[in-house]
Amino acid sequence: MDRFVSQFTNRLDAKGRVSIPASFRAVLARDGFEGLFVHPSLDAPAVECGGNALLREIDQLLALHAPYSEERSSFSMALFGASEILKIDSDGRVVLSESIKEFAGITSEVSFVGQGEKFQIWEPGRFHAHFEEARNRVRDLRKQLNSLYAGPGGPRSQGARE
Amino acid sequence: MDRFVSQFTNRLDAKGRVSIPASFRAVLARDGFEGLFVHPSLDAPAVECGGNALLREIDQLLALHAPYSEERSSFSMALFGASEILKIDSDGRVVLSESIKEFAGITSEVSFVGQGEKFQIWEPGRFHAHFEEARNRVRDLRKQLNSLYAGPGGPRSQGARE
DNA sequence: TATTTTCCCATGATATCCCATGATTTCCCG
DNA sequence: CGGGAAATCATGGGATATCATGGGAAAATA
Repeated sequence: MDRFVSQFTNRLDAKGRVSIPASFRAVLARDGFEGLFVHPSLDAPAVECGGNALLREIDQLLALHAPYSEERSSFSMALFGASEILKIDSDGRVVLSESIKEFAGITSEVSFVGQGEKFQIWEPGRFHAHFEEARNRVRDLRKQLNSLYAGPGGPRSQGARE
Repeated sequence: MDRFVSQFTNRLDAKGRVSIPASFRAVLARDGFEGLFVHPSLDAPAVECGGNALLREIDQLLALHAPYSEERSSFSMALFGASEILKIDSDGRVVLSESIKEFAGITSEVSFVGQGEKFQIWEPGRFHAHFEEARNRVRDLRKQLNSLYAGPGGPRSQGARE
């Protein structure tokens, strides 16, 4: 498999180390990146993690803006300046920096959440809250979709709209 | 890794020396440039630092303007004229010149900020302010981008509604 | 000669390496 | 199908290496 899927929660040890889930390590190994590339999420108290695939994503985001433009340097500052490359030790563990832990509110446990090309790390409590919220949102969106859809015969005239 | 990433703050010692973060030194070593090429930023109270990769970037910027044009010589003057090559001692430290320290407002501590191809040095207080601003800006820009995107079918006309 | 610059070594704190352990899980062979 | 051996995995801890920083002395500069 070459995607990050599922979620795991591991403990931080006394030295601040935490094991990356084995299945995630397998994806990283295939990706070929040395270490773990991480940066704080722009829209949640979580940290985005990955390898070359994530780096490519950032490059694409940067490429949207002209070189030397103010937007470009803002992105560069906010993304590269806030990123880190964590070393993965021989047992598959990383040490989370203080700034990462503070940003995500992590103290003793870490949740790893697969996101396909990348994964996120969360403080477990915050993650569960966020997860429930996402679930509810999806439910609502599906309801809206269903009410728009009217089957193979094409949209029905009447109740199709809100 | 061959990019400057993350941020570090180190102290100037009594002799005006400051350690370049080890991970940045590793990138510089790979780049192959002897010493550290620096020049004041064109739009912030910061100093741009790097090696051959940074020089290449400057060449590209100059190439945007016609040879012997006034703009070109202005850029060339502003960039190369104000640039320096700092020596890196055997412990990975540099001595910042007076003009650099004055330009950036540096007194006792220096923040090193990764920007991919290059890195910047800042007075820590100024940097934090600038960083927060960049982050907010990026958040706003991203919101604008997201509202333009409407899925594989292309942008929806108008009433896409919340 | 006086002052600054460069080289080299010392040190404490932190990060990294390497091995151990117990709990599952997977595998294999009867 | 079933049960025991082997492999995998998260976690823990001691030993070692790396890093930022400080300072002395040689070398260069004025």
